[in-house]
Amino acid sequence: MLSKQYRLKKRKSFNYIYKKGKHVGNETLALVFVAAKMKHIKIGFSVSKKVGNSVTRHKATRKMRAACRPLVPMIKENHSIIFVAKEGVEKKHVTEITQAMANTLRRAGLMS
RNA sequence: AAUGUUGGUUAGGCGAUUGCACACGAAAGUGUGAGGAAAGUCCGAGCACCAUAUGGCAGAGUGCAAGUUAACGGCUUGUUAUGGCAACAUAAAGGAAAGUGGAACAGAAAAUUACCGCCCCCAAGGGCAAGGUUGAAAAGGCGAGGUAAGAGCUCACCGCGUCACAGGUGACUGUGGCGGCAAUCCAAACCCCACUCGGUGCAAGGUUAGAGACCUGGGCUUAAACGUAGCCAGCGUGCCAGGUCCAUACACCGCGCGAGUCUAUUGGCGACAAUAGACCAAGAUAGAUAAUCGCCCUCGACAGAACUCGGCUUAACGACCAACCGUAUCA
RNA sequence: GCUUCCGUGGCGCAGCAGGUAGCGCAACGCAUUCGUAACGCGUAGGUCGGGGGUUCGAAUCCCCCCGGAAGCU
Repeated sequence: MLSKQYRLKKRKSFNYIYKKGKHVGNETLALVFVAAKMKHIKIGFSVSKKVGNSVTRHKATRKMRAACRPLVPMIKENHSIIFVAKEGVEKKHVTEITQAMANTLRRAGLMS
């Protein structure tokens, strides 16, 4: 779990990022990001109903959170990021998800 | 022994490291952390506010009896009916001589019936409903007597209705007498009868902060309009409605001590109740309970709290326990 | 969190105080035309979302599920 300062919370911000942000994706997940005024990075997770029922969705969210944790200090600041899950995420191992995240972040140019 | 019936329990376990939420703590840290269905939202309550929720109509629900409960449409024990060899299971199970309506096709006729038919008779006219056909359903059934032919017209048995007696808190049951069949089915058709129901939901509601400015239209206090119920009455407020701009809360409380959990005893066939002792056991708000690794086994289904309880319903891999039934074999 | 509505041929819809399930377009065949379209004639296609109940009989009435849509805050 991320500590509170890194979390993306408000519904408005989610909508703003979806509207204004840039998209990068691969088979596992999609990344949406936008530059922000905040000092810290803000990270949010989005898992739609396509992925499964509430148990599988919840599991997918947890795995993504766990996968995200080691990457946090490497990401450039002043950005808001959303990771969007695709189907089958909950079956994959956490290290795979971490690699996928690193891959998208690198392509987005957010790795410092 | 296998099968069956009923009821219940459980819901992978242990350890290490790294994390998350909450509580306590100065800190280090310590403790706790999803379910039997948390689900569907189908019922019933608590709690909160709305007008002290008042009267009538309309509307909705329930419908065998007694009990149980905070309450219920739930549950328990019975009654009756149906199914099963049985253990047992299932049932919205009041009223059709209050009224309205419906019963396709077929059939003479689907409700005060008469086509064929039977009988008396020259005929006219009259008597009859046994037999025939249709249909889901056709005016008690069956046998005997009786008759012109017939008919509960009479009788026995069965069914039905009703009265009395007995048993039972009661639904109802049993026995006996009497009636002589009173006019089919449908009320999960309208309806009648009995009983119950005010509305809205924690995004309720409260705290602090805020509660501002402008424009347009209507009304002028016996009014309009609004006030959370479909209509009327009654009650309350005393300006109302629409639009634009600005600010804001996604803050805090409500929110975890409760019809609470566990154990024991007592009462009751049971649902359940009473008493005593012990315990405090999730409370998030983009929303916690996870990740990685090791070992073991029967190799793990359905599935994730969002104000809280009592039920019902639905989903589902298995494992285990208890009681009972009939059958077969053995003793 | 709560409320309401809808599922009927391939598509869009009727039929719902119970009695043999229809319409338009599309499809197929015939006819017409030099050929195509339109017009005309004909044909096929439905366990009425699923399961149970009431009834002699259910698309229709009642109950429980499944899927979809809309609304309130």
